[in-house]
Amino acid sequence: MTSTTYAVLGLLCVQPWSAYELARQMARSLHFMWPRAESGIYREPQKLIDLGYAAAEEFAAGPRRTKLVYSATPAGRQAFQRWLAEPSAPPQFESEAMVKFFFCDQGTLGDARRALEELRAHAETLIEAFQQITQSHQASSGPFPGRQHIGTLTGRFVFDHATALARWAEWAQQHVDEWPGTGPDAAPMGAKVQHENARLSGLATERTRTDQ
Amino acid sequence: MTSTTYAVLGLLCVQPWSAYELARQMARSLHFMWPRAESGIYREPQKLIDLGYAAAEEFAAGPRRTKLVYSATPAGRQAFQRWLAEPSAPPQFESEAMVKFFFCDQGTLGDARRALEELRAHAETLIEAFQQITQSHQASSGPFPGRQHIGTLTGRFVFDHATALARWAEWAQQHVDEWPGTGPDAAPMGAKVQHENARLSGLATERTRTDQ
DNA sequence: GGACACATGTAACGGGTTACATGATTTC
DNA sequence: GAAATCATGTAACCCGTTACATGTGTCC
Repeated sequence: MTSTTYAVLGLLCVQPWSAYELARQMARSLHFMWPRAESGIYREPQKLIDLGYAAAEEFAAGPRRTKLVYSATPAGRQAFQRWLAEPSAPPQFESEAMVKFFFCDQGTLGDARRALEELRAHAETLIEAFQQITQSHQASSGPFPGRQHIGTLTGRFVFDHATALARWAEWAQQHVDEWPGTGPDAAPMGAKVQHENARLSGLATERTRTDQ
Repeated sequence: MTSTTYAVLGLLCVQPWSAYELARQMARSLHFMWPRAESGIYREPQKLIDLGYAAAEEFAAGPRRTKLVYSATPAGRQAFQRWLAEPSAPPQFESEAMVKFFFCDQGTLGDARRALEELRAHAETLIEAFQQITQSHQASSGPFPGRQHIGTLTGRFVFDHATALARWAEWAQQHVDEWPGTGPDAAPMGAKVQHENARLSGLATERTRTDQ
């Protein structure tokens, strides 16, 4: 049982879904906190059935094709509730563009700007996804009215996270615009931000006062 | 060549390192934007050598053990610069605790609170890591004075990201504290936040004005 | 001189991705 | 009726992880 399997089981605890619907739903909602390729989702329900955590019902999907609709069994619901009480792994963030910016002194100012611009654009895409979903829920009150209180909070998380990303990228761009280059020549320009960081890191202000 | 391999190559473009030092440095700095297990780093330099992007020099590390110190070749630097100019994959965020909160209507109020509390604690840990590094750089001006301007900006990103996380968790906790339970009973409590979200998503204010 | 943390890897397993394949439905 | 899109998967590969193994300084 991986966390991905539990995520699918969680969806099945809400209502029955076909594999395709599960994949879509993962992409639509959980993708922002648990990004996985859609095609990989198709294998999860089978694992759940093997464990007795899900059951499948067969439906016709055209003359030559069947579709399996999965639902959680009582044992599955129990297992999922146990999982909810377990401790979680720390959150992780990964961004290729940030890595490129981290090494931008190996490249040109254009490379640095491009990395930040790309990051900003990606954040903007996230914000648009949030807007899209929020507006559709606004219109129809959403597919799961009984889960509205959760969706609004997690939705806000997506917005906050994306906004923080976009804001940082813009802020960083402003600083890069004042660099003479990407290399050590620009290092002195870091002093001001370093001072701000020291303030944010708390102790520093105390330090300088005590040191004097 | 994966992005991880390029990240290691990036470090080698800054200066030569042994595999252990590479692993430590990845954990210390890049982990916040490209989290990878330390043990996996040991295999990357070999790949770089096979490609002609790195060279190794052997040193003695005790009577019965040798240590290889890797450095980037000119070809490696060229390849890295080409990579810097390539487009990047979108950023990804993943958090088991958020998934648990997303499905919290399947569990108890305690489960929901615990998930948020855990997320907040993880964010706090991130902030402490930022403080640790900032303060050590404040004391010694850092291991790479010529890269200070970059480190301060990426450091700030870690802080911003972690702060957004912690703030959201606290905010969500306040809302959960007012829920009568995790299930549909609490759904009406989502109305206020939904309205706020609609405002954040832009169009909604126009909409209501037009509708009236 | 035993315990413990630091340093340096390797082997194996498995989760996840990319790529592919094929049927059904809609659109023009 | 051709093309494009939606729906439903499967197979294979590979990156990354967990677990292990061993050597080396250090602390008491």
